[in-house]
Amino acid sequence: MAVTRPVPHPAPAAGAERVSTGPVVARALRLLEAFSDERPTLTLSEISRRSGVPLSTAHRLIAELETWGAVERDGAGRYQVGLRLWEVGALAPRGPGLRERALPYLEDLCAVTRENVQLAVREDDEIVYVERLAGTRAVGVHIRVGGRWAMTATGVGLVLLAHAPPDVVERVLEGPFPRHTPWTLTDPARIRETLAAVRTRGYAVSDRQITSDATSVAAPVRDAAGEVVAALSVVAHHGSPVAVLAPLVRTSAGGVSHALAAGRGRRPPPPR
Amino acid sequence: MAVTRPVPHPAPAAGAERVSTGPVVARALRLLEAFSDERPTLTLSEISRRSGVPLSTAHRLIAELETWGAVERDGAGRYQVGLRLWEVGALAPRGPGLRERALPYLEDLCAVTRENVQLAVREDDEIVYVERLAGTRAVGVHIRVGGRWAMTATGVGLVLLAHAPPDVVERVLEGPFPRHTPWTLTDPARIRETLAAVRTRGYAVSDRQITSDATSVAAPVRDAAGEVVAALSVVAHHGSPVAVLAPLVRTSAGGVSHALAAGRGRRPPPPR
DNA sequence: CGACCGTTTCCGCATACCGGAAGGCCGATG
DNA sequence: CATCGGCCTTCCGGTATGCGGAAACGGTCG
Repeated sequence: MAVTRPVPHPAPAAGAERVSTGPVVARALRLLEAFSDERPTLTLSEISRRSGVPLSTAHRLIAELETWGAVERDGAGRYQVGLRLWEVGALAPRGPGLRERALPYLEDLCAVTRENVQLAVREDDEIVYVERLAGTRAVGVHIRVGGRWAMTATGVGLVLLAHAPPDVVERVLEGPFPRHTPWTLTDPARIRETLAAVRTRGYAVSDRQITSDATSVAAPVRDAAGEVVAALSVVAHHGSPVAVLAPLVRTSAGGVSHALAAGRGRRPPPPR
Repeated sequence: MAVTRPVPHPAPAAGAERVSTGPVVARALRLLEAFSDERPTLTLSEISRRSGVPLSTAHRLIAELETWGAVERDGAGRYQVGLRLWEVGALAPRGPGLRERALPYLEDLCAVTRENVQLAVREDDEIVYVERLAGTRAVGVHIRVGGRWAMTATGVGLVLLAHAPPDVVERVLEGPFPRHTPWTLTDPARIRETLAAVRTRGYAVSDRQITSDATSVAAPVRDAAGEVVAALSVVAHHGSPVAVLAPLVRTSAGGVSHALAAGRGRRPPPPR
């Protein structure tokens, strides 16, 4: 309850001179970034502080966002992300679009294994969960749809990293590696070997990397061009038979891949 | 609102025109509006044409949106709504937030009735579907999560209209009423009576308004302050026992209302 | 090859953005 | 009752920043 979050992560003020204000649009988008899962509603002043945009400027920009419906006010006058923005966000092909096509396969996999099943994509140097289904016999996992995670810590992350462009791999292998258990991989050389293995075997195993009692098995999802665009995984109790799970996960991932390749004809005739 | 028809290329203008271009942010948001369910990916030129923003301007603004992640490009270089925008949209309290709290009750209602169940909110003079569950014995309904509908045509729409501010009611009762079947209501006076009945009975019945074989029964969802913030409905075959469905729908809506009232403690302590 | 269509860059002009300051409106505090 | 602090809103002179036609660039088709 009385959670005293000592400075969440405002990280605004450069502290010194504000020489260039930067493009307006970028600032408006920064205002939207002020909202988060823990703080879904904010006052104008809070938005201003969190985004580092002067109050009067934030006031003007927020008013424009509100006119369009990107933000709206609740009964108390506090601001929150607007329904309109959700509607537009629901058009993202890599989000709901991907989810919709993959869902039947995820459900089958979930029904067969009775474990948690998840679908994720890469965004910059992190992964974003697009969907998650809870299995009846599942381990407790605390991921949120729309949530982000480090690439090295999860099965889906390893798959996506194994097929990411070289510059992404290098950046990730430099950065710090979040450690959650005694078994967490933190040696770049070892990770590099793991990635190679993922590519040759066609699936990844992440054993006790986040919690000490869970193992995840993940496989790549490809688009019509053969590019890896997503990853799908099952999280099971540590000690579960990987030899059994891997083929199941790979088969499901293949099913999603085929669904993506097949569903391309939805586009109306050319421009006009 | 100043709609200044930009006129694509010809601009021989005498030079005396003081055409207001309008705020930048508004224009950037208009670019996002160019995307739709039928056209989830667009070229820059298409975006420019659809939004009425000159090409070079659209180019500059889209570049800013892309930098932030509001839009992204697929393999062919076409633009699409970005994952980042989806992430932020997922924070909308009236969208996913409401959905999450309501889901258990919707599932129960769906399991008991085996019919389609839906949850919707009002946005301006229309309703937006926030969630939809398919029942095993259900009539075919063609609504999409995130989709919009007229308020007069659906059960949820009648409920939300019955509890909407007067100015909304007046606007809606003026406007044209989309007619889908011979039974569609189009007389303002009749609709006004219907709305009064909805308020006194606590539920709405929309009989064969969209398709000739379906009847929907809807009830209001209220927040902690007692305000109607959403509506919940069941769509059944025409002729189904309303007397049986209505109490079920009202009970479920009441459950969601209580869940909303109870779940208010999630807010961290005030600002600081 | 040339016509067509889409994308990208350039640059001078003035529009519309900027943000400190001041005023108003609570609610809490002494 | 007076005072204070926090938040929201409005105002306005100065100029950063957005504007968009034009032209160069690159691909595809007939």
